Amino acid sequence: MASEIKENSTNTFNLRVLAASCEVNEILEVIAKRWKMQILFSISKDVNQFSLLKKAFPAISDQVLGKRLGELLTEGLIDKTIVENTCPFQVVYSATEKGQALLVIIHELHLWGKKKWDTIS
Amino acid sequence: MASEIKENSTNTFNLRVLAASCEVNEILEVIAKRWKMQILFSISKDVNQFSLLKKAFPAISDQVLGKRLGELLTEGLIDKTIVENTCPFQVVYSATEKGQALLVIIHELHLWGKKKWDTIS
DNA sequence: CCGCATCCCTTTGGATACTG
DNA sequence: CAGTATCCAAAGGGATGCGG
Repeated sequence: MASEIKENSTNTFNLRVLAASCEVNEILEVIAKRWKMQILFSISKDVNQFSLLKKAFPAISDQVLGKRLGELLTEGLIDKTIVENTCPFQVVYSATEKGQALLVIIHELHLWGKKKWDTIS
Repeated sequence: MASEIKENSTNTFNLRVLAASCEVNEILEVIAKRWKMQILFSISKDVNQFSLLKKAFPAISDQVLGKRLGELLTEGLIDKTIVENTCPFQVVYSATEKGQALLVIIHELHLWGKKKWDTIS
């Protein structure tokens, strides 16, 4: 098992070592993916459809947006709802309780950044 | 200016757009570098020398450790002190107030992870 | 309208070797 | 002991184009 990981990549191996020694890094790797928290935040503010998100972030590409939405879904940070009786069909996302709890901490991070980076230094 | 950025890399351009639109991402890019928060945390727990950190994280390479220490220094999250009267000379790091404030939030992140990932799912 | 597959480029981290 | 320089491999994101 260990040798199998090693064969794949030392990088991957280090990730496992790290994950085992400290769960924080797992969380950081989850939330730090680019655009991810912006997307989560936007969804919580009712920018909750693929096309709306595309308009909100013109610089993000489709497949990254799709990938992030998929990650957020599998991590249980957002829910996906398909609106019936629409053609072409419509998809609406919403932040879960878990996702909203995360946003609270993200907001604290933002405050930390504002406080420590702008005023003091 | 914008065209100059564009020429360099669309990726870089997007980073600028993102940075302008939301400071949170800047912070995430700062704290999410691999090993970084572990290093900061370890330093706050008096694992505060290059060699000690190497022992604490056998899987990390020298130059990444050095790079992270440099980043933490320039960001004002840690301080560097050279111990006099030692040969070979010795370097001791310590977490700044700013760094410790960050660790508080990182700890909340950890708690969020434990609470939301383990018990519910 | 909502995405995914493919290809390519940029970024990042690791290995080895070297300096003060 | 405390790093730095160079080179290289892996991962992540973007552009284009296609499918449901």
